[in-house]
Amino acid sequence: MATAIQRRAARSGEGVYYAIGDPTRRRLLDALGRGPRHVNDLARPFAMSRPAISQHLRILRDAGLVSMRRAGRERHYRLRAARLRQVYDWVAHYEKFWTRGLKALGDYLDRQTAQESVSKNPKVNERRKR
Amino acid sequence: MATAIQRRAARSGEGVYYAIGDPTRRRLLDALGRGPRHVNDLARPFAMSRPAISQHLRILRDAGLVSMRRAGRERHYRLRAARLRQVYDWVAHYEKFWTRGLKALGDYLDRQTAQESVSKNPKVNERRKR
DNA sequence: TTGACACGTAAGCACTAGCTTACGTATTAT
DNA sequence: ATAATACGTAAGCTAGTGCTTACGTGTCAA
Repeated sequence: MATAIQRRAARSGEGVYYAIGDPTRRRLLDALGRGPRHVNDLARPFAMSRPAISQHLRILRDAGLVSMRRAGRERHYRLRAARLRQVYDWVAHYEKFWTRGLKALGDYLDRQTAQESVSKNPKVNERRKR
Repeated sequence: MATAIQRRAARSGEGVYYAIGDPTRRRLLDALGRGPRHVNDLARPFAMSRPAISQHLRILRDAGLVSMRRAGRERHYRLRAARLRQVYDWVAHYEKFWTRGLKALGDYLDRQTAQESVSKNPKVNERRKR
């Protein structure tokens, strides 16, 4: 019933985290961080069709991360970084974990036991290997 | 060919952004921010099966955001916030856009023209509505 | 006015995400 | 020993993602 685009738009709210989850969209934001750009400008560095970029831009718009202004037949996109603030605020409250040395000791203490379990489960990987 | 889990693991690298893209996983990290927890503890507040939580934890482990230590029949998860630093660094360099007032003026100047285009395209929505 | 340009959207595709249930394994309790 | 606990993984499902090509609309250029 709903189109793909509507469903994507419906994710707004959660939208910012979703939007920055994609590397292409992060690169778009980075590009816009250096000033407003129009679509062809934005699309040029990507090994991807222009419509694909349009779709990414749509998602960024829905997330409120960029705004668009029509200028003749071009559309100028501009960064709206304010929405990134919620992400900043969220990660910032973890900052203490890498700046404060307090925690670091505890971290170190079980690093040797925990080490082998960070992202590897040899038994399983072995079995899956074939 | 590859299992779902291997495919997920393969996203590592990109992994941190992907991992924090899911609200459940962010809540898990928030919970772990208040100290190590074992799985049932972590799963309790969620309206979701425990295996689902295990899968989320697996993704967090693959992203290097948490570590796990076996303690008898329980598994203790601990936050590894260091990996969040790359996210922090990325968003932090947008901080100037909402703290510096310089840009704010320019933003304001085309806010009235841009406003209508932030996340709504009435013409299209109209058409899709039926 | 006709054509080229700069887009955005639609449709359709292969793949991925996130969930569930079913099940297996290691550890503790009885 | 047997049963219960605390997990992790597998399989399978639905819905969402991200891409492509095809096409439509509005604007500028000749």
